[in-house]
Formats: sequence, structure tokens, C-alpha cells
Amino acid sequence: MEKIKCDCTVIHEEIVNKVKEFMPAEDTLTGLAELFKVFGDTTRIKILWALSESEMCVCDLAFLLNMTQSAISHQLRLLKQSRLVKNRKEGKVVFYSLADEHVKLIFKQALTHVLE
Amino acid sequence: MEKIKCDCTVIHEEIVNKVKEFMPAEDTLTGLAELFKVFGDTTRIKILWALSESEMCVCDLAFLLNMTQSAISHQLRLLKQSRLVKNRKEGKVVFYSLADEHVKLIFKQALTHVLE
DNA sequence: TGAATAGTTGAATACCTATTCATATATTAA
DNA sequence: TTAATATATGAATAGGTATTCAACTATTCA
Repeated sequence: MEKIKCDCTVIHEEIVNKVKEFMPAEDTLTGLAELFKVFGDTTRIKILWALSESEMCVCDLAFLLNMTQSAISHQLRLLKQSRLVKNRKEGKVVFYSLADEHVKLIFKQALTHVLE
Repeated sequence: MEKIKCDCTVIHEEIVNKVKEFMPAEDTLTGLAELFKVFGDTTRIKILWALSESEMCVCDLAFLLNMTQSAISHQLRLLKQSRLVKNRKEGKVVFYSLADEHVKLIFKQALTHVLE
């Protein structure tokens, strides 16, 4: 354990206080992190990307990603809880699709960083 | 374990193949997930947000986020490895700042989803 | 030189989470 | 009703990771 306030922070106090003042609410930042956490998994990224091309059922995704249907289903539940995908039922088949256009826009922005 | 190719995927074969064809390279998708993983932590989000306001030294960040300087240092190393922050040394003090403008743009995009 | 400050780092711990496995539900068709 | 298919889900496991703790380095200054 150590003390929090260094000498240099005292010197920088004005800047630090100004930054603190403009920081978004704790909830907002936590929410941001939670959203990015959902994007931060290869399986979910692939699912989201696939759904950005076309709506698909669970076993389509399982086949496409070469994974068990169970694993896909678990991830889809997570994605739905985060309001990133929605679904509709047609007989025994459940089709999933993107909830809105945000996903594509976030992808686009992030790709510019990755592809450099 | 279970078989991968369901009957309904046979029916949807055309769509599934088309989606597969347009999927980005494995490396690209993994890279995307890795980037989002870095954003997917409250501490790192706060650090990045703070640095989007002003460059700061390690102990400034520790004071601002009320965390040990060691914890902050560990996270800064991660952020630097991901090319999201850069640093400069001035005597004993190391100042960190955002590596480029991508961070702000990605934040902005994601916020529109969180704040709805 | 020695003391103090700023920062880094490796190991340990405690928590989280992605996948698997087994099972359950829902729908359709025979 | 029974059998088959599509999906969902709870528990267990294995792998990952954020923070802490205890050193350690680098720099300044007295």
C-alpha cells in the first residue's frame, strides 16, 4: 500500500481537478466498459459480423463458425442482454439479427485503428 | 458434442456461404476483438478518458482514479502495447497521452449506444 | 554519497468467463 | 403419442486477468 497523492500531483493539481470535473458519470463509464467487454471476444465479434450481413438462425451460426450450437446460444443470450441483437421465432427455428446500426458504426471506427 | 450441420443450414446454405465469403480475415476479426478487450475494463476506460482531456503522469492518474500507482502502471503498459497511449519522460516523471484520435472517435460512437 | 520520489515489474491471489456436457423445452411430423 | 429437430440452460471446468504486494530501477537533491 502507498499514499495516493504524490508531490507532482500537488503541482498538477489544477489540471487534475479540471479533468475530474469533466469526467462523465461513473455509470456512463462503467456502461461503456460493459459494452466494449461484449465486443471483446472473437466468437461474439464473428457472430455480430455475420449478422451484419444477414439474419441467421442458431445452427447457421454454429456451422459458419464451426462451433457447437450450445456455445453459440450462450453467446447470443449475452448479446441479446446487451441489446445488440434481437430475434424472431419461426417454428422451431430462431432467427437472430442486429438490434440496430450502432454495431456496424462501432466496427467501422475500430477497424481504422486495427488496419494500420 | 453434436453434429454441426443442421437440416435448416442445408436449406439456408446459399446465404451462409455468401456470408462466409464476405467475412473479413480471421486475423482482422481477432484484432478487432483484442482492441475491444482493451476498452472493456472500467479502469482503462477511465484512464483513456482522462488522457483524452489532458496528458497526465502516473501518479496524477492514480490520484484521479483513487487507485495504487502500481495498478495504474500495469494498465498503462497494456494500453501502450495496444498502441493506444504514448509517453514521454521528464526527469522522474512519465507523462502519458493518447497515441492518436481513434480513441475519441470510438468512444463517441459507443456512447450513442450506451446513452439510449 | 545517501535519502526521497516516480515509476516499473514479477509473482501470487482472487475473481471472472467461455466452452463443454448433460439435460430440458418447444415445435413439427409421422 | 412418439421421434426428431432446434434451441436453451445450469453446472462444472479450464483458462484468463485485474489488483496487490514486495522488490527493483532511475532520477533528483541535499
